[in-house]
Amino acid sequence: MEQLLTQLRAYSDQLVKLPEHEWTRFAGIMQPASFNKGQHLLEIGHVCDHVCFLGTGLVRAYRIHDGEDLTEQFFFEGNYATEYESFLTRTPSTVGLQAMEPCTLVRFNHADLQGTYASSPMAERMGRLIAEHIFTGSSRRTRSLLFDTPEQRYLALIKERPKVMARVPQKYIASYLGLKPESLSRIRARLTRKPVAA
Amino acid sequence: MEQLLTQLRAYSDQLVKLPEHEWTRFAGIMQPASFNKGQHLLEIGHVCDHVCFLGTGLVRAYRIHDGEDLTEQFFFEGNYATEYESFLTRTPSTVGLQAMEPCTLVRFNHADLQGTYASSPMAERMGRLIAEHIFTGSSRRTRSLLFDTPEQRYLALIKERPKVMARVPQKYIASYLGLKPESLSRIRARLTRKPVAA
DNA sequence: CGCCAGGTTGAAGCGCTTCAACGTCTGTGG
DNA sequence: CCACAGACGTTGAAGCGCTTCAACCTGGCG
Repeated sequence: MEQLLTQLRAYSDQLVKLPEHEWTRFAGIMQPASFNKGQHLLEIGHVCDHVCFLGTGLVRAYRIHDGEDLTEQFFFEGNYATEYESFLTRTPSTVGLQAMEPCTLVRFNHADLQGTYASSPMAERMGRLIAEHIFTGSSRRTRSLLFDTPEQRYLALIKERPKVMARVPQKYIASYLGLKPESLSRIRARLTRKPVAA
Repeated sequence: MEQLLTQLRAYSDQLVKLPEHEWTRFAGIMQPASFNKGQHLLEIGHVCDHVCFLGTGLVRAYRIHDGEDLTEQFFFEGNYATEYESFLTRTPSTVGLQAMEPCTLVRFNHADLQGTYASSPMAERMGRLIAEHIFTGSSRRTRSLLFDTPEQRYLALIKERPKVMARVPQKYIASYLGLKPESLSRIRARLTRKPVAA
């Protein structure tokens, strides 16, 4: 828990240096939690009522589409993991959050967070910066899906998010890249035969 | 300009009811501007220094990819139009913003806006809500690109953004949907032959 | 009238998908 | 300790849809 607070403090300080009393208030609404591998942080159909900051572990966001389990995103330790859309709009999530490794984390529930926003201008700013940050991430993702080939996306993933390749089974990565597992396998085979051509 | 202020007020009030003095300050940093059809609000390679609220007109965001002009987004009157990523990160934009119709708008430049955030907690909140809002939009877009077929995306566009079909030449819509113009044409032909099957 | 951009249509090609079979590794139970 | 089931990844063959390249049509505009 000490460790976890330190991580979160480091993350937050990058965005906004909260005055000590605001940090204390912010820390006051944290709820520690932990999940075993395979457990759900959020079930599909529930309204996402928490934002989670991961101290350790790995979480995937997935949906069921035409009966298929498709992975939409991966969240690693040292980052926030949440279904932000459901959290913001207060509507049932079409996405589930599942621990792929044992996770330790702290959660902030929606009501507490809104209260903090209301009473702390710096927290409000932090919220804005986080929203802006995840927007730029989402925006890059959209761009990559529109303009890059699956092979380019795979190569970019290796370069930019090596942890994913290292810690996630391939079948989950495939749908994250917008592919079937067989296709990802073939792309990998193609690349090892002809390493860095082009 | 009266009209434009009213529109912006309506838009803003949906998010946050600014106290009168904060609204006045906010209004004070607005810079009216207008662009002819074809003119650029933002050139590729420049840092986006403004957020624009469109009173009238239509703007597209595009990029040049392998020598091809690809459209990434459309912005209509009554909404903000900007290259938010460049605006936020203060890095040169890989995207250009071009008026597709004559546009009247008000702009907020980056420094002024940061100043407003610093001095007005409600403005800060408005910034957060806007960032959250465009994130959920981007998130839905990503989802659609990952999980829907081009035909499904086209049908969704007709239903959810009919203005796009009504006012934008098809070739721009094609790249917005992640297609070549010929493919969009064929999808349309397919659908008119077999109207709403499935 | 004739040019040109935008849209449509045709034919061939390529890449991802589908369905299926096979290999490998791991964990479980005999 | 070995045997086997099951999950995961790989590989093969056939299919389909988008792309590519090209020709053609139409409507707008000088």
